[in-house]
Amino acid sequence: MTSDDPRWLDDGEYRAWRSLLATVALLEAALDRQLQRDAGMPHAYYQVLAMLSEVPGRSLRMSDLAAITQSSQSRVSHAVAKLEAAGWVRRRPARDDRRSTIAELTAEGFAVLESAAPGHVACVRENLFDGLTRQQVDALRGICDAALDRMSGQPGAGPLREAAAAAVRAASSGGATAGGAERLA
Amino acid sequence: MTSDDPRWLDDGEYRAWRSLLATVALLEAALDRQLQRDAGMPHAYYQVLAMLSEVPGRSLRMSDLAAITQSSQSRVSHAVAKLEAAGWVRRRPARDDRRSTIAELTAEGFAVLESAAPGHVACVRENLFDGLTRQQVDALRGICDAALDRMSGQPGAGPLREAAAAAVRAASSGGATAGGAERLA
DNA sequence: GTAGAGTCCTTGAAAGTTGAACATCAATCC
DNA sequence: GGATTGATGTTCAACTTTCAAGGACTCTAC
Repeated sequence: MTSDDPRWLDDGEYRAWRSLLATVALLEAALDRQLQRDAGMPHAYYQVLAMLSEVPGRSLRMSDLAAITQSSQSRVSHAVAKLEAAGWVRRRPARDDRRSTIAELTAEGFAVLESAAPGHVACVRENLFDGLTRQQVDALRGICDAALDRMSGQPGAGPLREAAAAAVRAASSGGATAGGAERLA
Repeated sequence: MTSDDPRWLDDGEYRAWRSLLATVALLEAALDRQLQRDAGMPHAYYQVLAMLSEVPGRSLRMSDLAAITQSSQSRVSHAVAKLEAAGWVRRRPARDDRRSTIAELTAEGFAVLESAAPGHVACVRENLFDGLTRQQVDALRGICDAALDRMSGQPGAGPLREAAAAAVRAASSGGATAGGAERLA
């Protein structure tokens, strides 16, 4: 239970961990509040729209969408069902593999995303990046990439990073410049 | 929509943001999976138990518990109700203010926490800290603290950092060394 | 004292997530 | 071919979280 037991977190790690937990909790709360208020959707749904918007053809297989958003198939299925009901996404069977379903961003969905993006980005800036130096931004990326490398090797670690990358690659190889390579992060 | 618009994220920020989102998603998934499997509770509930365990008297007012865990009162209320049903937490009215409720960790709750902690800490280590250098751990803390400073000034930003600190201070001023100053993070 | 405003917590319903079935289709292997 | 295994999505039930409402109490200022 003391901090020199290698199994436990030492003081620096413990403080970093607590700060990280607090930061993530407040940040996600702020994002959800802003998006729910201004766009009527939670952050998770916004991410689905954003990911679709960045990909050629503005469409992805459901499972690739799950991989790219680091979420479960079940979650994406529910999310897309809701987004489809709102008219922001359309679902259609895949041509080559009849098990697959393609989710496609509608024009209306893209418009909603475009109108929501500035407020969202402002929220991210205000709550995170505006308080960081350039060095800290770079360090943050390095830290997260290191963690991602670590977690990608895990067994039941869920959707992997490579899977997401592969998904984008696969999608990109199809439509070349079908448009929509924007970044409404 | 281009990256030199000051309202948008530049390339470095965008990559850091995406890495952060992915990291947090995978990390929380891993923590929830581990704790659900080994202790039968989600990470949010574990945090409630852990916070209680670190405080003198192993008890806190509900609102302080909410502040310290960066969550809403409603959330904590539901969580404690569940934990109470499991026999891990007990609720009793506060002496000085009859609006308040004190949540107290039971012996059984502490035992569950003790048995769950090693696995949890191992999970945190494996998925995060073991992949980071000492400099990165320190940088992470600096980054999160900077973000927390920024978010604490926000209007509807929910429970603040100071509030949490004050909660611990308040709790500490009471029971001095009532025991339980462990760190089962 | 007491009216009004603010604090503290709980509750119930709605929204979102999860994990376990399940159904469908593809790929592999005799 | 036909059986087996694996991949892909959806759905159900259980669970967690959020939101809005409300009950109980305290504090302040007349």
